[in-house]
Amino acid sequence: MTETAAAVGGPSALPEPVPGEIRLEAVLHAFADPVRLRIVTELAVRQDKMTCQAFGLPVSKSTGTHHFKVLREAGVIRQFRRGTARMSELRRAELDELFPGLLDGVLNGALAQRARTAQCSDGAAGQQVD
Amino acid sequence: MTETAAAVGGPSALPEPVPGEIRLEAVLHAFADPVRLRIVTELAVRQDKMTCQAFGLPVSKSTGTHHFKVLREAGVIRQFRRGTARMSELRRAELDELFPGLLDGVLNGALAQRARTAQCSDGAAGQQVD
DNA sequence: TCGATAGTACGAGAACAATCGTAGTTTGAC
DNA sequence: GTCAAACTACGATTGTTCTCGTACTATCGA
Repeated sequence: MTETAAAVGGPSALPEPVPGEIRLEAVLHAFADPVRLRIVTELAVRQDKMTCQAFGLPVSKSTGTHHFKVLREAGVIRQFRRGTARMSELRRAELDELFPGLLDGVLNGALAQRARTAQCSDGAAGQQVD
Repeated sequence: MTETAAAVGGPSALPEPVPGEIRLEAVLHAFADPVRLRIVTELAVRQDKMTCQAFGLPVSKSTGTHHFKVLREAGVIRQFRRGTARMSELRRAELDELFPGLLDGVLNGALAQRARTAQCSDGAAGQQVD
């Protein structure tokens, strides 16, 4: 509430909450959408920054922008510009510090659910589930 | 998808999803509301069933009913009648089995946030924060 | 400078969610 | 049977969120 954290993380970084401003409810809400959960799990398994379009999301560009913004404003990801692209990365360290075990719990849960779904409706090709 | 789980858990139990129907997104969405998060943390710390009004929620009765229903339909709690009261309990075992570490992560996160908030705006009495 | 690429801003529509009040149901006690 | 207690169901309202398309901006390469 005291600082709105405009320019954290460097010159080309987008506005994001400082750790003290990150609210659990907002983080959980950010996780609760299928598109955003997919973004988060993807970022976690790759353990690296990614451009927005590298996710191949099943929504329009502007809807994608919206979801990245929700994640960023909740404090889940950090975004900054690199050339013409917008890079996103998980704020893993901050989240782990604020809410120990939360991110791992969600990620494990997502992977477990994915595994169950794949196993259930299996049969053939490598589907992308969820 | 195959069974809708109408009468699971006994004769006076209310409809709830069977474990296979519980979706991570729905669970996270259920956690993402302050009122519901409070219900869940309360159930977890008491480690026992509770009546609806024992929570002392800051909303009307009908709104309370709504939130309990969201939690129940997401698979987070189980409800059954006892006399004129409605008892609620956490489906901890099922959740832990489906999403290992998720519930603990959320609960620890909630307690951590509560502790930070209390510490921040401290001063005197035992406030209930959040 | 021009064009392509990658993304944002804005406005709008539809769907969903939180809240309430009122009325109804169910149960236990008398 | 009657009454109170504890909830639920329903409808209305208000606000939020998801989605899109179109138009715009910023960066890079030729």
